[in-house]
This record gives sequence, structure tokens and C-alpha cells, in this order.
Amino acid sequence: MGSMPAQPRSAPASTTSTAGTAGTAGTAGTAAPASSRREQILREAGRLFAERGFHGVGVDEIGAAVGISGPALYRHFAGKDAMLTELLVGISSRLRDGGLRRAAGAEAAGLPPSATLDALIDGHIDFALDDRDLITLHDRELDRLPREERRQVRQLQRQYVELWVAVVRAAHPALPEDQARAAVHAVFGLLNSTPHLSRRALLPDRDTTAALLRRLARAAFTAAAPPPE
Amino acid sequence: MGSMPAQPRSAPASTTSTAGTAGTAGTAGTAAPASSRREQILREAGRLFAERGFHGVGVDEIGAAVGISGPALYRHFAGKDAMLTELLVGISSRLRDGGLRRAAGAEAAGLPPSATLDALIDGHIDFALDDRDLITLHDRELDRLPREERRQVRQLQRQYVELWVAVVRAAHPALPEDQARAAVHAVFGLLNSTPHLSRRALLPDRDTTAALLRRLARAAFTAAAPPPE
DNA sequence: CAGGCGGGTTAGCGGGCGTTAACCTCGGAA
DNA sequence: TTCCGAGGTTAACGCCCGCTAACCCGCCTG
Repeated sequence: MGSMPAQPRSAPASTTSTAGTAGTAGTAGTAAPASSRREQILREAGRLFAERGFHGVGVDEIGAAVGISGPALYRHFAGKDAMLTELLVGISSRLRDGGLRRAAGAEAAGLPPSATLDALIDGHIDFALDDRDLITLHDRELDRLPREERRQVRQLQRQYVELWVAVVRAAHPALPEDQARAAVHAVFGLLNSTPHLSRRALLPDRDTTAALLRRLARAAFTAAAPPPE
Repeated sequence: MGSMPAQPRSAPASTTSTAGTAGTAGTAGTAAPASSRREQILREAGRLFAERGFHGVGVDEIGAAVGISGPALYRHFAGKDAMLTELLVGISSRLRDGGLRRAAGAEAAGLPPSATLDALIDGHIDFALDDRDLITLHDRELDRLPREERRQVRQLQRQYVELWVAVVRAAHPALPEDQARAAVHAVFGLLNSTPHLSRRALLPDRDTTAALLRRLARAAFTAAAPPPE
């Protein structure tokens, strides 16, 4: 825990001692190079926003979470809104791009639509299990964005949804489009449900959970087609 | 069940005006038994909280939504927190009580566990489709409550979840408890997904949506059991 | 060795919001 | 008729919070 991050980290020679808490050393050692201050701030802000809501978190708290205090954040971001914007745009972009990549890959490999759908499901599960905070934010704090940014995020989200809808319809041609769309939203809700019970070890281990979610999601789409009557 | 958009929505409360005029006018005789001012406030507050978040709504706005202005709310509630508390306790209680009632009824009728589970699913779907705002609030603003009230709501929610877990395990004995619990949460996420796309008529009509959700939820539980291997 | 600039610091302003205070006005008992 | 309480009103207070201002320091570059 207390291990020094090795980085020089300007010694806070100044009085105050605010730095104390900083820690949490989240970073989870992603191989990614140099998690800059900026990214560190984004990570902590995302966590706090997910925990207590955008309006429920003050800039001083965000600063404290990374070991600096309050207004220093403005050296990195134009304001609190800008942090949320960057978080939400980033999430939506990653989801959409990842989905497009997987769908294109599956199609190029000549796999059937059902396998493409499975690839989308697996990708979303990875995201939901690995970035719980972001998933939470993503469908909870959208309305706190200024108009133009909100439009941008919504567009990305819509593209992601429509990608799924197209694949679902290819895999289950009997399903009408509006029901396919509703089913996609429902499965998103299903897959995104994990963040809510993240607290307390109520979940099985990651692999078991992932396998469970995969089974549930696939079965849901299969059942979405109207009953054979 | 018309959504009753009515709500006279008083004009911008001109200054000065002698208070007198307002008087009893409001609440035009809704067939419902005396929707008191109190309930009217709760309804509007719930809608606003769901739309913009607890911290994103001011008391003046809530007042304006029911035709009175700001501090008049304090004749009916101890404060803003009290409104959220009453909303969340009410939702959680209704969910739990409705679940207990249906489960007891199904059991008394000698139905098999799978039929009991179906009854729970149908009940939850009705709630999710008819009280979207409340469903949204219920798993989104819990953390804005003061400590003690939050504990109370969480307890109600837990009882509801455990009721489902018991029924699921009776219906699917092969499913381990932790996975059953995770599946229950996942299905809640699935069923509660409808509020998110309520805006814009993206959904099929109510009956179609309800039938679709029912199919998805049942299939999910059936698929939750580990693969036969 | 100078100097600028990246990245910190504290102090403080301005606005918004929850809440309280003081006051008003009815409708319905006593 | 009087009075009182329920349910409004506006004014205002105090706090919190986002953001700006003014200042400071150490590293890297010329």
C-alpha cells in the first residue's frame, strides 16, 4: 500500500500536509505508459461521480483524491463539466469502437450473425466487469452535460445501439425492429447490472460472473423472438 | 390508466398577487381518492428527481411544479431529504409487499415454483412499466439519503431480493445461491431498463413490451443454471 | 545563469440553494 | 362574530461550491 510510486512527485514541502490521503494508488498498473496527472484525475473523478453523483461531488474532493487541492484541477481541465464530458465521450467512444471492431472482425472471419452477436456480448461484458464506474456514469449522469456535449454522447450511444440492433436482426430475422431495439436495451440493463452490487462480495468470481451473464444474455435474445404460437 | 398530463400548471405566479385566488382550485376532481397536496408534491418531486437527479432539482422548482412557491413545501415536509426518503421507502415497500403477496398467493394455490417466479416477474413488469420515475429513483438516488433512512430502504430492497432468490432456487435447484442472486440482480436490470428509453416512442405498445420482457426474463432464469456440460 | 513556464498554493468572490422568519388570509368551528 | 389553524406569501440568512486571482517554486532550456 504505502509503497512509493517511485515517481518523483514534487515533494509537498509546503505546509498544509493535505497530500496525506492521496494514495488509493488505483492505477492498477495498466501497462499503459505514464498515467499522466490528467488521466489520474479522470479516473478518480469517475469513481467519485459514480459513487455520489456529479452534483454530489465537489472539486475540492476530486483534488484531494489525487493529492492536490481544489483549484489546481483547472490547470488540467476547463471546469468540472469538462471532466464529465471527457469521461462520457470516452466511454461511449470506446464502447462503439470496440463493438465496431468486433463486429467487423467476426464478419471478416465469415462467422454467422449469432457468433457476431456473441462477440458483441463478450465485449460488453468485459467492459461492464472491468470499468464499473464508467458503466454507471454512462447511463446515469448523461443529463448533467451541457446541451452540445450531450448531443454528441447520445449520438455515440445511438450508433452503438444500432450496431447491436442490426446484428440482432441478422441473427433473429423473425424479430421486429422495435422489439429488437427494446431487447437490446433490456440486455444492456442486464449486463450493466453488475456495478450495482459491486459492493460487498455478493458476486461470484469474475469468470463465473462473466459466464453467467453470457448465458443470460444469449438466452434472452433467443427468447426475444415471438413465441412460435 | 391515462397518464393524466393535466396539471393546470399555474402561471408564473405573478408577484404581489393576493394569495387568495389560488385557493382550492388545484387538484381538479381526479377520480382517485383525494390526491392530497402531499401526494401531488411527491409525484412531481419524483418526476423531477428522476429527470435531473436529486441534487439537480431545487425546492423552488418542485414548488412551481405544483403551483406553489418554494418554502410552502415546508408546510408538508420537513425538508427536501424527507421527500426523497418518503419516495424511496414507499417504492421499496410497495415492491416488497407486492412480491410477498404474489408469492404467498401462488404458493397457497399450490402452484409450482416456476409459476411463482412467473408471478413475481409479472408483478415487477407492471411496476416497471407503470411507475418509471420511481423505478429510476429507486436504484439511482439511494445514496443521497441520510444514513439511517438509507439503511431502512436497503433493508427493504434486500428483503425483496432475497424473496426472489428463494423462489429462483426453488424453481432451479441446480443453481448455486450466489449465482442465483447475481441472476436476480441482472434480471432486475433487464426489467428496469425500460425507463431509460421511455422518451421518444422507441418502445412497442405496452402489452407487446410487457410480453417481450416476460419472455426475456423467464428465458434468462432458465439459462442461469450452469450448462449441462 | 537567467528566465519562463508547468503546475502547484491560498484567498476570496459571486451565485445558488435549503431553510427559517415574519406575515397574510381564508374557511370553519365555538 | 370571533378566533384559530392550515396553508400560503415574500424576504432574507448562511452555507457551500465552482471558479478566478495573485502568488510561488523548481525544472529545463538557451
